Amino acid sequence: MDERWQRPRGTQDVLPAEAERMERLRRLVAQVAELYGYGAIETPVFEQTAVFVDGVGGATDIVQHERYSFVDAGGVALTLRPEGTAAIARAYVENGLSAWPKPVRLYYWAPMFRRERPQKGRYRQHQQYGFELYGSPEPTADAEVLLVARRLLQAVGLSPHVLVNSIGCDQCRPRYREALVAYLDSHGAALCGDCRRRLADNPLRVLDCKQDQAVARGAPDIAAFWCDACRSHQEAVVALAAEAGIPVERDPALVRGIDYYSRTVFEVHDPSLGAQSTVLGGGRYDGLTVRVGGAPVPAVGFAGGAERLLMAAGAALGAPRVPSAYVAQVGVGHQGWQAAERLRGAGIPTEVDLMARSLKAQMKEAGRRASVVVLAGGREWEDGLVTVKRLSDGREAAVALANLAGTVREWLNGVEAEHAEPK
RNA sequence: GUGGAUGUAGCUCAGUUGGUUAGAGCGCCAGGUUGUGGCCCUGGAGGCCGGGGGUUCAAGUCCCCUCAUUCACCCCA
Repeated sequence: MDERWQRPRGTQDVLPAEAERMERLRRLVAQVAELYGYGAIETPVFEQTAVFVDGVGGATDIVQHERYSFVDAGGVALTLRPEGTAAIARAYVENGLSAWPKPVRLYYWAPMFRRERPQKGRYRQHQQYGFELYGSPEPTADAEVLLVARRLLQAVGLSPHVLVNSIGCDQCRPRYREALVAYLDSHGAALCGDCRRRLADNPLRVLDCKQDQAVARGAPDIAAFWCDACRSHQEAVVALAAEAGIPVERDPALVRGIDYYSRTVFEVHDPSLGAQSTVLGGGRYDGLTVRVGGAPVPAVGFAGGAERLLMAAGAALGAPRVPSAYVAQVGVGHQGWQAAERLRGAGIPTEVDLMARSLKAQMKEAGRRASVVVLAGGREWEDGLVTVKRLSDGREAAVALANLAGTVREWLNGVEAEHAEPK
């Protein structure tokens, strides 16, 4: 195959069966959003580059190595959205949502772009859904988004196990950072190359390095450095979640690679996803609106990857076949083509032969994609009749054209009932 | 960005120590007579063997490069 016509690396063509599952997930996200009072928000696929550099953080991998950036013909620096939260914070500020009655609940479903090395569950373009809760500093807000996440995961058959941590606030995090760097410096020789680099720009990340487990285990725990406010916040979030029946576990090594987080961070993993096991992740980001030019507003939220959730969901969200009709043309003519449109007019999903195939071939086709076949044309048509046949049991009857839709609907309902019967 | 594995028909895969016209199953199309699917039988279409270069009398088989997929690192959804 000529490589010019291959899709770009890390992108996907989603064919009807999978697109149907994706659409079901999308509707499910919308239902959950509605249940908790979250309103849909849409923002542009690209933003001015500064929104992400300042919002997400200039030292993060997302902006340093993974950006799809370009300068347009007018000389404006633009970037394809790599994640949702920063762009929504920009929209929150720009549209004056800070004047809305608090809290403001928003959700989105949108494609994201990151130039990473693709592997299972990691794509250069992928769909993310996300929930953002603005205006409340209370632990109940953190806990509410956990409830939303749990509801969503349970709906696709997963039982979430939530890892949480608090990375502190502007008051207490610097003290911890200092202590951590001091500790790591003293073990500098034992650190891997990646971690030496991290030491400078994001020392907290050394904690979840896979190679330096020993060093990381001996590191000071941030819990010992939390200020009173951060401590009681974290404890309240964990208690509220546990009270709601959500299995939560504190992971002292959990730190997320985006700069805007404060206090609460959390992740949900699923072992079926392999190395890219994060099915959803989020936390609190009280300082984000300031980063994108607004007044401070407390906020919490999370985002998840649709492709990953679909993978983890396995057979759930599979598309049961909608019972439909197929009209076969008997002999020459367009009677079948006309009868089909009559059925569709009555709201019955109907296909008809467009290949001028033999009746036998049409029947075979019908067997593949429909539950009821209508034979139109020939001698019966002269008498105003068509034959209706149900494929599951071979039941067959000649009916007047005027009664066609009614009969087909009735027989299709019979099919549905059969499928619904537990065996 | 780093390392390993893998690219043969639409799909899943065979292809001997390099050797003539590259195979199977499934799927697809047609037929097994006249207006009836599934099962069965027969036939058919469909492959620059991912792409490029090299070694050789001869390359799907060996070597190099490249593209893609995949697993892991990294990072994250």
